[in-house]
This record gives sequence, C-alpha cells and structure tokens, in this order.
Amino acid sequence: MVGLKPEAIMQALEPLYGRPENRPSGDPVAELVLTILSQNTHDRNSGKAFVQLLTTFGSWAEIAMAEEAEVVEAIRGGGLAQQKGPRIQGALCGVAQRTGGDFQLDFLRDMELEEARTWLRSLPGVGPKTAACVLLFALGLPAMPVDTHVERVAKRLGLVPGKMTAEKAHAALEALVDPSDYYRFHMLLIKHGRRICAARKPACPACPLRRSCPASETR
DNA sequence: GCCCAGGTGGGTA
DNA sequence: TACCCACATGGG
Repeated sequence: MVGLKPEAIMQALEPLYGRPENRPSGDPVAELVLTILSQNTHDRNSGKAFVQLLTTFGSWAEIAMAEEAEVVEAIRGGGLAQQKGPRIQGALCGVAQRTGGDFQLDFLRDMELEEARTWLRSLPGVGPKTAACVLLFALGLPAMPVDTHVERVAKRLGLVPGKMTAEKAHAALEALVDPSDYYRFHMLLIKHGRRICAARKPACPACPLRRSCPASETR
C-alpha cells in the first residue's frame, strides 16, 4: 500500500492528460448499445461496428425487431458479434418493454440511483461497467465505470486491495472517490492505464506517480 | 503470425 | 463465493 489519495492521484495526472469534463451525451440508448459493442473490444472496432449498425438499420426499433443474423452481420467488424448481437437486441427489447414501446431511458432519472443501476443490470449484456457508463456518460448520474485499466491502476496504487474481486473493487472505488469526481477519476485512470499498456515499458520515468505507478509493473 | 482490446455470462468446485 | 474460460475481429 502506498497511501495515495484519489485527489492526489488526480492532481498528479491532470498535467499529463488535462482536466476531464463530463458532458452527458444526448441518447442513453446509444450509449448503452455502444458500450455493449465496446466490451473487451478496441475502440476502433467497436466504433466501426456502431456506425455500421446505424447505417444498416433506421431505428432502434428496427434493430430490436430484425433477424438476429442481420444484426450479427452488421456488427461483425467489432468482434464478438455472435454474443453482442443477441445482447443488443435483448437490451433494446427490455427498454421497449419497460417504456411500453419507446426506445428511451429517461425514466431512469426518476429512479433512485441503485434502482436504476439494478434495472440496467437486468438487461442482457449489461454488467456493472456498462450500467455505470450509461448512468454517468449519458445521464450524468454519479456512477463510476471501473474497467480493467481503472481496476489495475487502482490496485497497483493501493486504493483497493490487489486480491479484491472486480465487483467489490468497483463498489470500493465508488465509496472512496467523491461522486462529483467520478468522471474525472475514471478518465484520468483510463488514459494513464492505456498509456501504460501502449508503452509496455518496465518503467515510466516521466510518471508523476513515480514508484507507485503501475508503469513500473513488469508485464 | 502473434498479441491485445474501456466485459459478460455460464460452468464448476 | 471465487475462479476459469469462451467469445472474435482488426490493426500494430
């Protein structure tokens, strides 16, 4: 354990990556679909699959009602299409069922945060990370997405125990970080984690976190 | 040709 | 509860 506090970590990383500002996107359903497509997939692939999905079908309703094979074909370029196609269709159907046919998630704003999170997680293909992405990025609600980068960096910095499971680490980090800083914390750790992965260096001499930086981790 | 990417869900002990 | 593993494509 190195005893670094979240605020100190964010202050150290901001000179490198800038200060992230959350501007909630307009369409939570688009965020939901895009996040499912991005699961364990590189951004460039998931982004292409998302564009292809939107150009192939004219609306969320069409995607939900389409033959599964058509949806799978549209998102093939994103990888894991056999899994993600049915999950996207199932999630869209879940949304429509809840709203009586509308493809929108504004009703989540009227729920308690944990109720909204639980409802999202009841959809196929929606786990803790995807639910948090929709709540934070699209609706501007205080949930923190914890992906592999955030989890790995946070464990290395001693914010959470290294042996903690991903789901517990998620809850622990949400408790540790001020809710108004969720977006800032998430984005800074993502950027730092990506840089570490991209560099694949045994050490990161420029890192402001120095010895406590995950970049000193030998992979 | 190999490696990796912003998870999830099912199976097993 | 805690692991382990399959899932699949494109670009470096």
